[in-house]
Amino acid sequence: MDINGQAEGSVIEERSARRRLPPQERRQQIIDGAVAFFAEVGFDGKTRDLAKRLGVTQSLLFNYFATKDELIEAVYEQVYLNRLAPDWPDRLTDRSVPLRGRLLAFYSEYSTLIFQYEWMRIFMSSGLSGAELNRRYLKHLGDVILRPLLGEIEFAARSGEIPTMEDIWNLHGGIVYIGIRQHIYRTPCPDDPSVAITRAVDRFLLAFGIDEA
Amino acid sequence: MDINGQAEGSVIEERSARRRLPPQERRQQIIDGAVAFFAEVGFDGKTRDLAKRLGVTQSLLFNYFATKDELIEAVYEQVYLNRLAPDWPDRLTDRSVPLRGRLLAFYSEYSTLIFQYEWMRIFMSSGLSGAELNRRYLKHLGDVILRPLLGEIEFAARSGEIPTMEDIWNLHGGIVYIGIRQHIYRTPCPDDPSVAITRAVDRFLLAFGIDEA
DNA sequence: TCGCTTATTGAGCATTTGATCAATCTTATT
DNA sequence: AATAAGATTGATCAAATGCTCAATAAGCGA
Repeated sequence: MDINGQAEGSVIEERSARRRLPPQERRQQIIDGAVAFFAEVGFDGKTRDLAKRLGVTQSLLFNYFATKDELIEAVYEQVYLNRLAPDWPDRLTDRSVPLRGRLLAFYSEYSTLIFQYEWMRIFMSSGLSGAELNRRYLKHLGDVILRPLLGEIEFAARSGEIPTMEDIWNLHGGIVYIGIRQHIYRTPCPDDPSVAITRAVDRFLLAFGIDEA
Repeated sequence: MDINGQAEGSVIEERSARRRLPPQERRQQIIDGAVAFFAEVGFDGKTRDLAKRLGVTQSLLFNYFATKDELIEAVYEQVYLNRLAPDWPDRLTDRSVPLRGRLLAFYSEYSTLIFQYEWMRIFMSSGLSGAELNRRYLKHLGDVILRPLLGEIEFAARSGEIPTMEDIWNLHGGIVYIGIRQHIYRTPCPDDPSVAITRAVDRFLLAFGIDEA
């Protein structure tokens, strides 16, 4: 968001005026810049380009991160942090609320969280390069969100169809694919994915005889 | 498949025996190797590593491709070529066959075509790096497969729901996501995706009152 | 078997790139 | 205003990397 104060004192502050920041602050600034940078160009982006974008020397980066890999690790942490709200498992299994409402609320919040340029692209890049954090995230998602969701669908099901984990992944994948089209493939997409999501959820529930619409 | 003849005459042919191939053949061998190589490590893979894997000098690559980018273009062509069978549009709109059968036949063939390591990873890599070929492919897919499919669903629909293009993309995305989990994220997946696909298609048809199951 | 064409090699060039470190300059403190 | 601490820089290194080219030798025809 804020790459630099940019204007402080004089209206036109000659750029590249050496600016001294508290280490913690500078570190965070570098991480934020690195997230945006690597999201855009991939993890093979050059440290010199990142430094230039930050308005800082390349050597400065190595004062805060011993190696480029260490910086990338920090980027991972920053991006993966808090991507799964801890209260979702509870809210998804709160049977005092209709299942459809729970599902729509979850995917409404989740999609605004993940349908973002930085997340989508860094998640995909790290997945491609085999980052362990990626599989950990997906396992976690499966364990604390999708598996309980399967239980809820089973519980609410009125038709003979018994849902499977693959069915849940299919629902999830169909929704996530919107974000992939938008930020990875950069293909024309609806500005507001919520109607597509709602319809997907309703189709899914209908198949198991759950129609609260 | 065949990196080298490997055994010809003597049982143990000392490797790195200089082997002279017809240019066309060598070129194809390089392309095939490059597809596998770049699929695995991404397009920032080094030409020296690729050459080593081919059992050939790095400089040889530049006798067949002026630049690395040109080699990558050849990889694109090789991978994207014939990924969409030209008879699918016709078969998908052949109303003498039940829609469900057409859909299942299409996704059965299509999934075996695209749920492959090389395709999935190169398609995703090229998408991330903004390759034009990627968007072209998706536009083509939308135009010649998914759009006609929308027409077929509309025609067969028995419920009040009117399908939209986004609904079709959702069906498609949910299915493709299986391949993404398998080859990009390397997450546990069903060996045979056909049951998941069948169930997804059936849920979709059911939502529009099309149940021929 | 000899000779010729040309596929292939190996050495090497110019940049790029991650990483280092002593010198410099900003800023808080006195 | 003077001082000290340490954040930041600029020059630089070594390795990696895309690419070139003269030299080499594999395989075909005579």
